[in-house]
Amino acid sequence: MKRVENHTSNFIKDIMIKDLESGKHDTIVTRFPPEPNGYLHIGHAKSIVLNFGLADEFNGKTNLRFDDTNPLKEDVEYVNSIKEDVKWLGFEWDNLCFASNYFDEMYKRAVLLIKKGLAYVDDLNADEIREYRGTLTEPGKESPYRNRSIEENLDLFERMKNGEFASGEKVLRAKIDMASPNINLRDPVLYRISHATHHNTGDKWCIYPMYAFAHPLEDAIEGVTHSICTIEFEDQRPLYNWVIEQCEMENVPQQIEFGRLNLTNTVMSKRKLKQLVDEKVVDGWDDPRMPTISGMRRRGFTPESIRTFVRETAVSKNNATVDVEMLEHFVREDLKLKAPRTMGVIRPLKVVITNYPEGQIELLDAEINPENPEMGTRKIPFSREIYIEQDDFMENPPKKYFRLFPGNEVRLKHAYFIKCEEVVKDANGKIIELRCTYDPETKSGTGFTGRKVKGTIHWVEAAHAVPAEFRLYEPLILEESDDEEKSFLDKVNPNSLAVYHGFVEPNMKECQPHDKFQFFRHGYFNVDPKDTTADHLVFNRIVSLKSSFKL
RNA sequence: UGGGCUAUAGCCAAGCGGUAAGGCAACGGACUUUGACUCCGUCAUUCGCAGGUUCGAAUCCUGCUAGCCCAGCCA
Repeated sequence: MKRVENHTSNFIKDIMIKDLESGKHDTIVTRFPPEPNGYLHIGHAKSIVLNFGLADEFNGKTNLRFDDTNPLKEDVEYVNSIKEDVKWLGFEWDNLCFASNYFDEMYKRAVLLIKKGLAYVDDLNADEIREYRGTLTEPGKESPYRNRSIEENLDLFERMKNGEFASGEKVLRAKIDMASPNINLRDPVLYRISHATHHNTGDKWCIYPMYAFAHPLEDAIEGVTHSICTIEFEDQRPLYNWVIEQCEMENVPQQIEFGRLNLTNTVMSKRKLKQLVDEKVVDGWDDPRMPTISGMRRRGFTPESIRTFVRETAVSKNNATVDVEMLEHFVREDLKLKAPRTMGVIRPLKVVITNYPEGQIELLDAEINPENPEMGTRKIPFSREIYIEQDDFMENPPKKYFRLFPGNEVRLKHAYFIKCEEVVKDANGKIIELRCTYDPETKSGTGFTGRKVKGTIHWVEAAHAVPAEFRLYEPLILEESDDEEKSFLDKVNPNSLAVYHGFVEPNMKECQPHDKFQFFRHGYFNVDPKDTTADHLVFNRIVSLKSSFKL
């Protein structure tokens, strides 16, 4: 089968093609540079697909590089989860890098800037620096320490490194232009003092480089040719280029910005996702309702479907908010031919087939996936008592209701036609059982054409049914309430999770975590990897089937 | 307000001076042992707005409007 991947063009690919043709580069090197301070989400997947995908297309290389320049916020827990997520998405990095591996080199470059008179040690505190920076409309003022001698700066910076000062006491700043309309150029901080233990370098350092200084150096050190990042870094590009040039880096990477990917009915910022976790609105970073890679994996999304989705949403400079229905479309498409089809009853209603011999059990043949006959067939038991879906019966149905109702006949998938003869209710009037008759002539596979029925419903044989838990998910966030930033927690959908206890076919007993199925007429489900045990099956609904049926 | 970016259908998006691709959604219809799938059809006389240049403008020019980002010793 032919894969039609990577056939689309985008402006970043065009730049790479041009750079290859002009001889500016003879190979493409990219990097995916997460900070290990949180879990990856679908927005990161776009960056991953872009960086790895583009480099692959040109037979280039991609590094996974942890931008670990702020020990206060970072942790190995995150580096491990990020590595797992990148691998799961189907990508292999050429080199595993850490910004912290370059701290020595970065220090040397900072010294070079000082020697060139382009950086200085500032004694102003954080509040003062902010005041001196000016505002969006007013230029900033120069720090009184801006014109220290090179010798003094060199001495002070070395003493900063040696731990002679307290956290926050001094910083190293670039000397650029306090009146620049681009605030990023108003003498940005290059190094701060932070007496913190780093997950990688331990206590070796007490000064840490800022993103604006570190990132361009990391790219240059690794020989990255195209440094792809999101659009909010566009203002940083002049500074990025300044650092590369003034630090006299041999390699000159080009920063290119693309628009972020957002989804409707969810939140994407690390801050908000963390809040959902901390306030126990969800089960954890891997809650199936979360847009995190780990959440989507647990829900049952496939790497293929995520990659296809990201590619199909394309690359532009617009910050896009894509309808989640598009994502759902691509999982359905991926699972359509791969997932076995089976029957599961989520909200059971017992049906007794009164003219079926008591004590008799027969095994019926059922295709595992009619659209993919190679998957073969299975045997399913049938007897006098079965369960059907509560929704598949109505005592007083409206017009165009094709399912069971008193006097109506429907087809039981893979089995027989049954006709509803009697409704049994409890003392409260609740329907607890249906009594039906079946017609032996209508057995599935016999080619019976005597009469037709409008509806086909699914079922599970009662005596051999395996109990199972079903978790149905709805969007985490209700978009409607447009009250500004009405503490997004107020927009959380109280019905984002619904749990039901029903039954599945006996052959499901051995299914394993992450096995995926299509439950007939319900949708695609994933065996929950966390809560499923040997005698308790839990199925997460990945996505429902589309339906044009409405009552 | 200073700077930067963006604007094509409900959503995403091609388009690069020659007369609006595609996908998702939606809506009709055919088929159907999943109200699914599949198939077939419909869905922008108009590209944020207003002027201008041109035989010809979504594409070029001018002005305006709206949205997003930047005033961390976060990334």
